[in-house]
Amino acid sequence: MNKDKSTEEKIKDAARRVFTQKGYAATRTRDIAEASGVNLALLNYYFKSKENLFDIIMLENIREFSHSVLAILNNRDTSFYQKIELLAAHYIDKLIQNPEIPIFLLAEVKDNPKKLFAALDKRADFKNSIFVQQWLELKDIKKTAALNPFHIIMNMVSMIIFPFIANPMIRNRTGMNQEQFNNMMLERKKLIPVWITEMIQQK
Amino acid sequence: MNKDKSTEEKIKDAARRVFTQKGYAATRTRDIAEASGVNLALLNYYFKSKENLFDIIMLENIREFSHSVLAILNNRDTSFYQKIELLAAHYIDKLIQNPEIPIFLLAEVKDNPKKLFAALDKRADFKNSIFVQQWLELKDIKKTAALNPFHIIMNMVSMIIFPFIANPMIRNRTGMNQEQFNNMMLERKKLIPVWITEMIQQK
DNA sequence: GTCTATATACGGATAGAC
DNA sequence: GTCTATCCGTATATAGAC
Repeated sequence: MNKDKSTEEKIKDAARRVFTQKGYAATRTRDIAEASGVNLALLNYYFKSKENLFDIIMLENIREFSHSVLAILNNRDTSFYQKIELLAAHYIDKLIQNPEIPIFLLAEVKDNPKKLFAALDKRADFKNSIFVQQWLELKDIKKTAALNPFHIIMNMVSMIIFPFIANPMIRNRTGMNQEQFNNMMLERKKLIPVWITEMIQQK
Repeated sequence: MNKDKSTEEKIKDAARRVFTQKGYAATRTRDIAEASGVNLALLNYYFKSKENLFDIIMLENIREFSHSVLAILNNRDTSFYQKIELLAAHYIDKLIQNPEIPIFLLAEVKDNPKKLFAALDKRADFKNSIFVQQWLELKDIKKTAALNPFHIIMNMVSMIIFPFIANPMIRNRTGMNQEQFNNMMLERKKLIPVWITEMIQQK
């Protein structure tokens, strides 16, 4: 399986894992070489430098992330409320598989936002998404400051992603094990859309 | 002002700033020496090693954090709903002052949760807090799964902290500047308690 | 306690053989 | 394309003078 991958792919796969786990600064090119089973010199042969390899990985991460949000936010075939359910379900499932992505991504983006976002799809601007369009067409929304759709998106994203970022601290404080944590997140797959819906509906 | 601080304090202050901003691995002891205006050799004289200095800083960070939550959660003189308002207001104000703390703390904790939490106050267990006690005494709570107070705390903490962690990404995607971001968070000081209250109240 | 100078190790990168 | 050997800058840590 891994055997017939090109050397270049093997390096990228290992780099993705190691960078994600340890962050850029703490990762040694030697770690990546070992993890990929490839000779150290080949990293520079294929990718020129550690930084360049990192940039490639990060760009893919960000593109993939952005792309999958857009696919949901800009789907004309789903309703506003369906989108909320889809976002919660999709991301929680994804994050249970790859729990280290958010903290890695956000920590590294902090150091160099410009470089990393430079190549990002302009359409990723959520203000022009179908989701926001549908929001504006909704009849049952509140007439309070909470009406700002930005807050609602912010709340949803926060409630989905933050627990994964705080996972080690949560587990330490509550004594949960990883399985219990995941079950808690699966519970939230159903709860978050309910909470969000309550926030926006007129009463 | 800074002049009459002891050399040891000057180093710690600078270390706190530099570590918080760059993370452990990316921080060079030279950076701390420069930032504190202290000779490089003195770092090892006072703190033995970079790692030891880091551990001291982190422990203080975690203790301080834990202590300030507890002070609110375990106050007998405030009601349940007041605590929610106090938590939101207190943390948002604090995070506007020190926006880099959460991502730094969570990123580093991830690498070594055991060491860092070892010395933490056992009472920090929120399950035994007055806050949860007051929750259980509430009459107007929902009879749904959302009743689990853990989810409610999780939501509140998420909605407060996550925006700061995602700040660079949010600003990049929305075009907000830092002042607009802070105003948005000040808005949330009032909104979050409202949202949380709605989540838990029987309808 | 504070400094200069330096030992020592590590990590990224490359030269050059195969 | 892949390997071994190595260069070289950099970073932590310490020795030793003041």
